[in-house]
Amino acid sequence: MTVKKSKPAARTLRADALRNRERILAAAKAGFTKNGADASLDEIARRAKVGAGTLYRHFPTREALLEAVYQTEVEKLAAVQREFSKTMEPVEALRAWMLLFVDYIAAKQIIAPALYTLLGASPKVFQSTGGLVTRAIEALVAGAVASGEIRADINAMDLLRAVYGVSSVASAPDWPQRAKRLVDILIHGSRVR
Amino acid sequence: MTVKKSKPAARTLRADALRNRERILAAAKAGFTKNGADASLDEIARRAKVGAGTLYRHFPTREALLEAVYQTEVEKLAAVQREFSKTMEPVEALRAWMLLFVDYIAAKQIIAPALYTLLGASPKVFQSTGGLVTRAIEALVAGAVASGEIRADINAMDLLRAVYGVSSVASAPDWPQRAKRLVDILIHGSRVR
DNA sequence: TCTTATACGGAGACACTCTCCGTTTTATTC
DNA sequence: GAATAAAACGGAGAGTGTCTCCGTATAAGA
Repeated sequence: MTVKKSKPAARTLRADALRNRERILAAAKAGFTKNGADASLDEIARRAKVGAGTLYRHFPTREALLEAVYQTEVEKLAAVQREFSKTMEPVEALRAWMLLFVDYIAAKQIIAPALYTLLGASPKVFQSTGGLVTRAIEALVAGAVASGEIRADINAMDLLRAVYGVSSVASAPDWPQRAKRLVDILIHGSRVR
Repeated sequence: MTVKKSKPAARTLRADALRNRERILAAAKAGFTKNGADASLDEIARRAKVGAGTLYRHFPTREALLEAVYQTEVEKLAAVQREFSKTMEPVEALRAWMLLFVDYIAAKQIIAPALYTLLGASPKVFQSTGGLVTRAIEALVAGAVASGEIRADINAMDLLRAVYGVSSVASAPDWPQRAKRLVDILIHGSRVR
């Protein structure tokens, strides 16, 4: 038997591999932005001047790629949650963060399908990037519940899914306003009677 | 120049065409139920013992087929709305119908992607079947607003989109309860302060 | 029965996903 | 600055799906 290093976990990529990874991410961002979350992966590989095999080796599934592309955006959302939780009243923090969530979707319409995946079923996806969003909204709701201002029986993710539902399917140009109004409705409806 | 009959509008289908249409619809319902809204159309044609061309002639797009398959379901929802509006208090009618909406999605999970389309952007789809759902929820909201019990600035479709957001993405087995709780939150949040 | 408008079917062009494996490039060792 | 092994690349190709085109079949009407 050969001796193995324990925990090879995050191996360092070779220089060319790293280069390609970046190029793929750039091409993917452009591709998703232009053609939505179901843009052709081969096309993205082509634009990145990389073989299809290379793309799939780096990102085995479409979700993995989508996730990598929007990881930074999602990380920002998570960071802001920590900020808000420290500096604001619980309910206001929740409201403010949800409004920000709308803005993020507005700014990057493409993030919507990605978040759809994150909010959705797949447990694997949930673990990594998705976990950040989950933890953010859950921390906010937990805080607001603890303060006694909102009902204890509300499911944090459901609030987000509701907002997402309005934002992503949205057709009319005034959807951000409508989404924000919905946030108000949700917050108000969530208050202890 | 040849003389044309004016308004050939809804031509009567030939007997075999009608037969095939029914078979396609049956196969499509089975297919969508089993494999979701992105089931293979060629596969459906095969199951219906019909050429691909025939399927596409009857239903030029996937949406058209989806719409035709769930038209009856949607019609039921519309009928119930009229019923509720006559026999119940405005706000209760709205609440009851939304709860029923959740049940419909629960019963026919496949309807979810279809409704997603109906609630979504495409104006064409909006006109036909989609219009029924739209009109139903809008009538209910209008009634409740007129009675002075809920805010005038809420968008009817948004309520539905919110519920849909929770219902469709739902992973956990308790999603119907959660969806219904959300209906309560939405109704309560929509009340005049 | 004959005619013709209507409808059918499935081969085939094109697109997309994903894998496999021979070739190339990088890092390391001497 | 070779030589060597490990790592990574690329793209052909198999599998699957979408949608169209047009020669063939069939229903409806005279």
